[in-house]
Amino acid sequence: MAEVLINDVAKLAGVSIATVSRCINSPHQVRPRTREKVEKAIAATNYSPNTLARDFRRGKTKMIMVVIPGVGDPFFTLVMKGIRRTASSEGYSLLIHENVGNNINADKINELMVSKHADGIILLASVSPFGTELLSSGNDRRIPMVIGCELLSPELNTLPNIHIDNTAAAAEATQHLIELGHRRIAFICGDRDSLLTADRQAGYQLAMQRAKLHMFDEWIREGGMSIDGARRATKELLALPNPPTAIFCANDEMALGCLHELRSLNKSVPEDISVVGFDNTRYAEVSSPPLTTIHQPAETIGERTVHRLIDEIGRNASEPKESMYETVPYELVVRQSTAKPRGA
Amino acid sequence: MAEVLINDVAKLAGVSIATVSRCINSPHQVRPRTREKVEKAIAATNYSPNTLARDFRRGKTKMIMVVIPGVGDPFFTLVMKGIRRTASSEGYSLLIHENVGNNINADKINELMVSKHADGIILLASVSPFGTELLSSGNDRRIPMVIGCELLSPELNTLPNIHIDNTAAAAEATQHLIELGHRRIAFICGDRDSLLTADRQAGYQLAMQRAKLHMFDEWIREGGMSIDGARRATKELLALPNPPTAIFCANDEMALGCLHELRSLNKSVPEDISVVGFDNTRYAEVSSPPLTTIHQPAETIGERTVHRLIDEIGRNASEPKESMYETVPYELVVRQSTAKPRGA
DNA sequence: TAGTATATGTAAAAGTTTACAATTGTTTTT
DNA sequence: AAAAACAATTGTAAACTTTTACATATACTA
Repeated sequence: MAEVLINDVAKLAGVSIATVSRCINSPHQVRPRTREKVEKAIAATNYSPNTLARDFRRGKTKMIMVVIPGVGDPFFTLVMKGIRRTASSEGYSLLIHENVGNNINADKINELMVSKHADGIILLASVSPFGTELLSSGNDRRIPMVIGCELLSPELNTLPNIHIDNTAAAAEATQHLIELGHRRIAFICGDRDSLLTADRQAGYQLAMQRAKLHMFDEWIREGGMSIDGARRATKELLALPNPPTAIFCANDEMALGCLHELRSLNKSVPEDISVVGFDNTRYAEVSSPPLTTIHQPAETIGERTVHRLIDEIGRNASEPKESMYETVPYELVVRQSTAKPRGA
Repeated sequence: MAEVLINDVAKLAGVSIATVSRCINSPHQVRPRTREKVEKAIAATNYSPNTLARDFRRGKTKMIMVVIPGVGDPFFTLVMKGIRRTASSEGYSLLIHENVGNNINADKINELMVSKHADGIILLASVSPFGTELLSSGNDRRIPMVIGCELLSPELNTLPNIHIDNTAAAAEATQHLIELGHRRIAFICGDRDSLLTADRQAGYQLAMQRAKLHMFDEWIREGGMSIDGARRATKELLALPNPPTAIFCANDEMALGCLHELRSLNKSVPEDISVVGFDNTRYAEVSSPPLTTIHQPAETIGERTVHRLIDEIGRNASEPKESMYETVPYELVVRQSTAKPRGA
């Protein structure tokens, strides 16, 4: 049986295609008696509108594309939860695009052009200033876009974003270790060129400087935001002649890897070494020991990005933009992975 | 500046829109000299085709929709990795739809009708027979579909699927515990109506029966595939007058929750209680203790589902289907969460 | 019955691809 | 070297399916 079109329904119901269309899209406009006929015909033919044609005609898809670095990351999973809930209640579907590389750049743009299928884009992935420029300004066709979790340098950033103050949060986490009496504190960052963790690194350095603690270059190591990367980094840190007594990881995922590596090295946490994570994912609580970490209101961030994006979609290109930056609160959560250093 | 259309490019380049279209879609068909002119015009106008119009016209979107239960689940994340890699190399984009409820049913169908935007669907989510019927046969418009990880009862299942033998795997895991000397073995299942874990439960029961071990009803508890659900289930199991000496969880996620709850209850694993998971996600290795679990070739499953789906998309409705079921191998991975029971 | 409000129909429009026709360029034949 | 035959390139116009502005027809009110 061939594809059933609106035409077939119209014929069967003995009305025009316009009426069928109205029955589907604004039923109140059509007389109950007619509506019934049409609905019967729709049921009989098992018709459902071609959404591709509909969206093409309307110029809207009611879809939001989310660009995310690693669908598996438990933190972004939480953000996604907020995004999904909000999008759904606002009548939007989600198109998820995993950005495997580190940056959105010119090469990715074609890929993203799938976005004609989307009314707007939420970028949770790490964004290069280069890419942003191209995406936002250069293009004649304004693609509504919002950045989540990350703050670009203001002079480059023309996009709204929702985020915590990563620098302040990282400083607070570091400060927590300092207050416990730690002096030799290491930092495991994400990728070197990731803006997301650069801010956290800045916070680490800020706290260290404020406390007048010396930082050795080899205390800052790259963990690539992954369990395995962090294990490698931890092994290297522990191999130093004078290893740190505390390790601050730029996310929980890496803290988990750190914890595991320390266990393999027969170090106990927090007795021998303290570990701090970042994000407060659900694994932070069930790890052993449970992780001291920075809690981000992930779901809220997700929710806000969607609302902000919907504003952006509705906004006429000529209207003024609302305030660009929205900061949400974070919180240091102290659990059992941190304690005073030995002999302090 | 208004949206730039193919027309604008054509005018600027002094050719017809057909030529511009060909430059983009089959460049070899157009004379190099002309092509250059057109490419210059495209660059000058910053034109990019409206994919919505294109896909509508073509009747193909080169998108695959993946229905997944919980984007955060580490196992499905691995499957997604295989899906993404394969889809990408075959020129497909991914549309991810999280199916929060437990089953795809009639109500979800409208939601899924977004699928006109997709050339086919991969179902990793738990599927109700009811939903399947509606999706596959009743509809005049055949939607290419493949099921991953799950096997429906054959008489209802008209869809191809890729999966391990869940029953045999679960039996092997249970058998492992039995061989260690355990007699009182509990099972934490997913949702009661989940087909995915029903097979695993059958395997557990099979192994117990083969060993002539008695199973008490209260040894089978619902953990909802989540960390928290498993913690609750574990607490209940340990509160029994004669608690089990081993717990088999239907996935690693629940095993993690189980492990954590046992720690809170001051039980050591594996000395006091053995724990087995299922899936072999990356957290299985770094948990403490590392988990004995069933390894599923998750990426391979993802890869195969995509290939199978692409076959299905290309297949003419009249052509005969290829074999429906594809079974991939699993493997029991023994780590440190299982040991002989005390005094055995 | 006229006047108004409501319901329906007609036809254009959305932006691209592509079958087919027309043109240009190239080779072969005389 | 010119004509004929053929191949390669380009253009014209239809098609894809729906929504919706506008026009027309019907039902309702005074």
